[in-house]
Amino acid sequence: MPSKPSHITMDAVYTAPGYLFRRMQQIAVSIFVEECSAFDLTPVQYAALVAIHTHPGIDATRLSAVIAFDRSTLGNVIERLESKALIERKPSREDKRVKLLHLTKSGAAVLRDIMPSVERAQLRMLQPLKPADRKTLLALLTQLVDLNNEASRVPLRAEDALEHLGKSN
Amino acid sequence: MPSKPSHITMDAVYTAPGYLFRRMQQIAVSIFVEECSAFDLTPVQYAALVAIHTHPGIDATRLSAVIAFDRSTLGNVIERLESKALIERKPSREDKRVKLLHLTKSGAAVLRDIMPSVERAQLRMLQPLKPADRKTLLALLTQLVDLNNEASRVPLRAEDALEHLGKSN
DNA sequence: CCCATATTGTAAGTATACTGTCAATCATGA
DNA sequence: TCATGATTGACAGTATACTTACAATATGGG
Repeated sequence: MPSKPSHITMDAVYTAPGYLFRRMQQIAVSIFVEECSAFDLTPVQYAALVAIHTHPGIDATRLSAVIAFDRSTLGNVIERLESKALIERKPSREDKRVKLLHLTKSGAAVLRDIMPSVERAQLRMLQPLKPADRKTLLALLTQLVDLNNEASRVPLRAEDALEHLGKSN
Repeated sequence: MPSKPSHITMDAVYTAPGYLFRRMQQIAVSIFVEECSAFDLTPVQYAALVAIHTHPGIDATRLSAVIAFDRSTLGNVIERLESKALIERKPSREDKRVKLLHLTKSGAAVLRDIMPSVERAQLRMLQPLKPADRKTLLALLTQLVDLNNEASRVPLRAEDALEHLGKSN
């Protein structure tokens, strides 16, 4: 319970949940990029591809709610995916502000082919733990992320994804 | 066990450890920044301050090993801390390549004053879980980060911090 | 119908987080 | 000692991740 700098040790950092989350995120990205190096896709780009595949014709704002990425961040991600010809952006006829997102044939192919590598990466992240501990960690993390949803600047709004279906294209 | 895009659902993202780690990291940063807004310090800058306080006269390369931040990233962090007059950079007399890092009086004061806010932030991150679950999660995370240390691009090398003491200043 | 308000995409600015590369410097072995 | 290789800090380039601001467009109430 250090309260003066004179008493601070590195444990004040090493044992802090925030530090462990940051460290684990670094490690997870590193493993993902390594396993998926053949596809030149980052974790964020992969998640965006999955969401666009699952919700064809979604717009950028709704996409940001579905994967909980910041709208501004997502703009750049979409640009890169478009420049790699993995997705297409078409203006909506109903709302001139909106651009609808679709996978290209190439994008769908990449998504199909990358899956085994992604699975391998996800397994590797938890590999060092005993199987029972992996389940425990995942369960607690899922619970914590869900309960802390509103604490983040960009809360996950999975249900937002369905709205564009009602209004159709 | 989806292997074709046609079978992919958003759960392929939501239940992946990598996604949960990213999400939790987003949330943790958000909570930290909110609790510590009065001090205008990011989590990374806080960790650097603690490490420089704990290892006065450390150089940037060793600092990067002690907090597991990339050397290039750390260069910018150090610049910002210096421009806020929280740390000082002095050339070493023994090795003309090296610049030694020290807290300023102002830096030490900020570090002392921010501690309660940091503690609050760390508590808030785990708040939604039952106390027993918090302990379990922290224990598993600590274990996993440690066992995956070498998988990250910038492994933690806590012991590196001691080297500069032997060679003194 | 028109005005206030909200939404959408975009852009600029800051801060991590990594990849390279480079020059200056240091340390070592032949 | 001197040439080789390693280390240090700096820089450029890419990719998240956030902030605020803004113009174009939509929507709703009066």
